[in-house]
Amino acid sequence: MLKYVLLGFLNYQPMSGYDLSTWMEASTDNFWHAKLSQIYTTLKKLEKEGLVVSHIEPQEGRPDRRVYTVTKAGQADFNGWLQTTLTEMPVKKDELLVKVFFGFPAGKEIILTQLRLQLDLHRRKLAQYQAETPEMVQHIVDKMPDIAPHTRYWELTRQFGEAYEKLYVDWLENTIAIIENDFE
Amino acid sequence: MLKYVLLGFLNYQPMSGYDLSTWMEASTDNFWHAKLSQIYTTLKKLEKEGLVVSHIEPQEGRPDRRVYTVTKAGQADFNGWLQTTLTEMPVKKDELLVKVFFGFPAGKEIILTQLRLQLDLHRRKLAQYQAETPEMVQHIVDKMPDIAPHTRYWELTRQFGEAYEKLYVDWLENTIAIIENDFE
DNA sequence: TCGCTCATGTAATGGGTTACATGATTCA
DNA sequence: TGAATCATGTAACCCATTACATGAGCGA
Repeated sequence: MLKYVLLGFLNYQPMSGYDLSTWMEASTDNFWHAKLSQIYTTLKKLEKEGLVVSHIEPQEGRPDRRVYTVTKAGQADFNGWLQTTLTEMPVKKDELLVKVFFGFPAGKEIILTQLRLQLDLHRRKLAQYQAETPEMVQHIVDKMPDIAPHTRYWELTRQFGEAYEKLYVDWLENTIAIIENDFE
Repeated sequence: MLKYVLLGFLNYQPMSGYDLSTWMEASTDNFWHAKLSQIYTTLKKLEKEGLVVSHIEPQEGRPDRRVYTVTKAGQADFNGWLQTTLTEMPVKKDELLVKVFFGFPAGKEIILTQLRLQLDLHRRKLAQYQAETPEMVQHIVDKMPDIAPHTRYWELTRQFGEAYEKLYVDWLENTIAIIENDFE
């Protein structure tokens, strides 16, 4: 699956593994994340499969860059994936919910501590979706006007992220109140 | 992490890998899922670490069961984990959002097809949280009254799931409307 | 001078899925 | 008769993280 994120970005323009990592951090990180090491190994695999090709771009005073370009086979593969309907729902894994689920024997204070810390984290994340993400998009469009038509689709995913964090904050606030007032 | 889900259930009462799988499917599946094969290998590992012990329970007309019991070391480990504050947020991975993000070159109809199918799936899931989950809890409590005090904590996680699916359905409905009306 | 950014990669390990293998009982 | 439930496990594989290794330039 990381495969398609990489091909998607390379459709915008040829770039290096490092570039792909910074793009991901700035945009898809909230719904698809990968470490640099995985990006490098995946690109190598994609090249072996003929979906991308690479060439070295020498630089002065900095390490050389290996720049990847999508091939026609890569574009066809990507388009095929986009059209394949997704019949499964996203798999959620949330350690906090596991702690809450098994929280009874531990007693309310231990669970409240966990919940309050997460509330702080999710409030920051919400602020990030509301302020930083739109700024970053503006910044990208200023530099690369060709990208502009894509941003309406990006915005839809940002809205999801914002709504999700709002929900998480609300649930945490409610849950904390319920445990504080109603649980022994 | 699956480790702690298994220890958490075994704290309720000794049971087999198969039992653990059915418990998970009925309760934690929405925020922590595991296949049977992984449950079996994890239990084996936990036994090697001394956190659980097992014995064979012969049965007539059915395969024998290997029943696991938590040790004191296992209980201590579990309690330690519950108290360790979680400083990270859950990692989301959502293929649908990747498709939306990169959806522009594909054109609106392809993305709309994806969104409509997911809307159907998430509506069913929402109904499940609202109807089936409370029923199952009632069923468990009827059979094992000792479990009752835990169910208030379970209910908090069910509320999260319900709110999450509501949000997902709302976002899908809005997003479909936006694309249908405003996108070319 | 210390840490950050730029830049690429490999190796070991861990977490998780898929496929394989077995076999009796029960219900439609 | 065929599928589902009960019941356990192993082996191969894939995806992902952590740790390791290298090294120049730049700003505080």
